[in-house]
Amino acid sequence: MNQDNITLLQKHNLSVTAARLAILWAVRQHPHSDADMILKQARQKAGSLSKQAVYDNLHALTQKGIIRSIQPMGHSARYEPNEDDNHHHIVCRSCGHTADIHCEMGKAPCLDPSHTHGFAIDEAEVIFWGLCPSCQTNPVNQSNQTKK
Amino acid sequence: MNQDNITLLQKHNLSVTAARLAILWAVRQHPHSDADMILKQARQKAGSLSKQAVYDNLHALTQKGIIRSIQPMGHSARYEPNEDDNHHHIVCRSCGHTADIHCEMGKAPCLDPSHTHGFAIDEAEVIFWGLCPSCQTNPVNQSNQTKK
DNA sequence: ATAAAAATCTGGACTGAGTCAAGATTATTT
DNA sequence: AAATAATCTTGACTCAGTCCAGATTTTTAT
Repeated sequence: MNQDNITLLQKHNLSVTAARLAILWAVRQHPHSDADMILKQARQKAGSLSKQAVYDNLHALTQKGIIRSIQPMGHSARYEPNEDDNHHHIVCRSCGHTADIHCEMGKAPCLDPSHTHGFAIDEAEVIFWGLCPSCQTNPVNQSNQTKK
Repeated sequence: MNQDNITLLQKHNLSVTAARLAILWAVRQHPHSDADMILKQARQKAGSLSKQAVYDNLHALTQKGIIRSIQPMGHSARYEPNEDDNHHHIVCRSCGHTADIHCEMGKAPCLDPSHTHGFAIDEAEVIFWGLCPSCQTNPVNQSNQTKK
């Protein structure tokens, strides 16, 4: 329901706009879609919507932890609701199709995932994110992310 | 030495060219550099070198497994020698600086990495790569990679 | 060693994802 | 209801990477 999204946005100190509701709806509708697909979907819900608004909101929602983004090598960024359930992703080398991989929590973290969706897996790519020593004390050189 | 690289290329059925030797050298010199930095480095070694040759060769070398590439969200692709030692990467959210994380093999795969280079880690991103069910039987829809 | 065939390289135009910026519109606060 | 703050629109722009066609270099066959 829409009321859920409204209170969700308010809880995070984000003003409630048609654009935001439509984008949230679109991300839930088709998880793993890219900005362009979200634009198209959300436009139908919202009537009109600019490319920029989509990017602005995807960033805002990501920053608040409401949605999550991944960017598989060679593809544009994909977005999904942030369920905080420690799942990972599997991406098809051939067509780029993306699915979720769930871990069995508590167990050794999943390089032998519990359900592969029929994919033939050949590589597990792991990237850790954080702050390097110099940026911990002096996070000046912001080149991305937390831009505003 | 150069002879090593020459035989390495021959072993993989790649013709030995000045461009390739210079690019290999550059990747070894500064692992985790992007195409543009490799272009600049390799140009110094090779005299002249086109952007396209860099991309062509980075792809060829990657395909043969001689080098490896990663593409952290929001950054251009980075290249490194493929040492086949099952290491992963850590990327600074603030400045993009990238370092290697080595696993202790045989142990539960490393979401608690052995040496963090002083990074403050806040997320482990895992992407599995492979072929989806439909592309296993019919890998027609090549949108990337093995383009030629 | 040499010619023919195959692979690679060059340069320049182009694509597509994403960003910038300034003015207009919409939400929120008072 | 007015003032302020946040968001949205439009359009130009950047940057990584690709496409293409002709020129050059490397390899293979003689």
